Amino acid sequence: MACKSSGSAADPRAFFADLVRCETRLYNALNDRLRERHGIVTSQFELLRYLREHPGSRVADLAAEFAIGIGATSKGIDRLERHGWVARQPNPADRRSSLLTLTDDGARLSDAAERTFTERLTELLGGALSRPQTSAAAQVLSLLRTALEREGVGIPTG
Amino acid sequence: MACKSSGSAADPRAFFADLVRCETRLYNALNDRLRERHGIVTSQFELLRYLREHPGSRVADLAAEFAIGIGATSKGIDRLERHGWVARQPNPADRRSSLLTLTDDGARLSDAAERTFTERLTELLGGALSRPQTSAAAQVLSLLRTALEREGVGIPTG
DNA sequence: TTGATTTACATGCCACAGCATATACTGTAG
DNA sequence: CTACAGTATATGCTGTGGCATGTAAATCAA
Repeated sequence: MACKSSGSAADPRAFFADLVRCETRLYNALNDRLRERHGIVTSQFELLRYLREHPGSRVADLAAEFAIGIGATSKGIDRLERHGWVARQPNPADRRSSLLTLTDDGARLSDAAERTFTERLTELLGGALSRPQTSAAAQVLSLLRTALEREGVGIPTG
Repeated sequence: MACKSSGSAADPRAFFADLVRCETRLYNALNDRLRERHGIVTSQFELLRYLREHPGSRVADLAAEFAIGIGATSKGIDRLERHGWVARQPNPADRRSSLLTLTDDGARLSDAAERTFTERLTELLGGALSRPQTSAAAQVLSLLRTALEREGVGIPTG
């Protein structure tokens, strides 16, 4: 019965369960705060932030980044466009696609939401984890993410 | 510029981004395999597994465990019931609620899916992380999960 | 160039979650 | 026993994602 002192026997199932549960609760809590203050949810914030940091991206770039379907991404951008936060510019190099950029309103929203997001997330994590703990987990997750992306794991069809 | 050697400056935003991206890709990949072999997706598998380990649970117990809404849970159980995998037994102590149990078919499915799930997950993690890495991350996530649950963070309304 | 294939995206249909509400039941005060 | 607040779940409406399909544009073969 060695290896049990830490209470974690590296059971992949426990790792996965905790991963999903943390993600769900953090996502829900961030949704609540962002909805209340800015009328958007976390998935929308993540799209806006990505476009802020990568102006001129295409729909497929967003889909690849977030490992969601192309269709879902297209519809998500539709909604942001309808709100006047994102604009589809014609792509001079390829008329099948559009280049996506934030409008001024979108940029302002993204900045404001970023502050809310970071503040709330810091509060949620800070209340539970020390900096070195967060750092340790972040390192491993970053590694795992890179590996999953490199191997093309878990990419939706549409 | 101390503290940067590891490439992780404990930025909560990076931690969150990696957490969500790992969860999405793992979930998608497990969905694919479970759907292909058993005709269910991961969320359904998690419900079945919980009921296997906690027979006689109520809808609210599942909702609390997975931090999803009561309504969503009720409808999820409806679907599993329609497939003949779960049965709602009248609760003798409280006629507002039902006690949920797996049918024999449901128990068989849960067992088979558990093998598929563990096998695929082990493969996905094993290809990317060493055991001590997985263990380290699991410990931190377990801690975080416990804290979030204790504080009632991220519980949907309905 | 023309026709076939592939790519990039949009759209339609279905499944599912959130939220609000309805319904049925329980417990309690009187 | 009755009225009423509270609880447990079910249900309806809406928003969103997955997947399949449609469509236009680019690319390739000859």
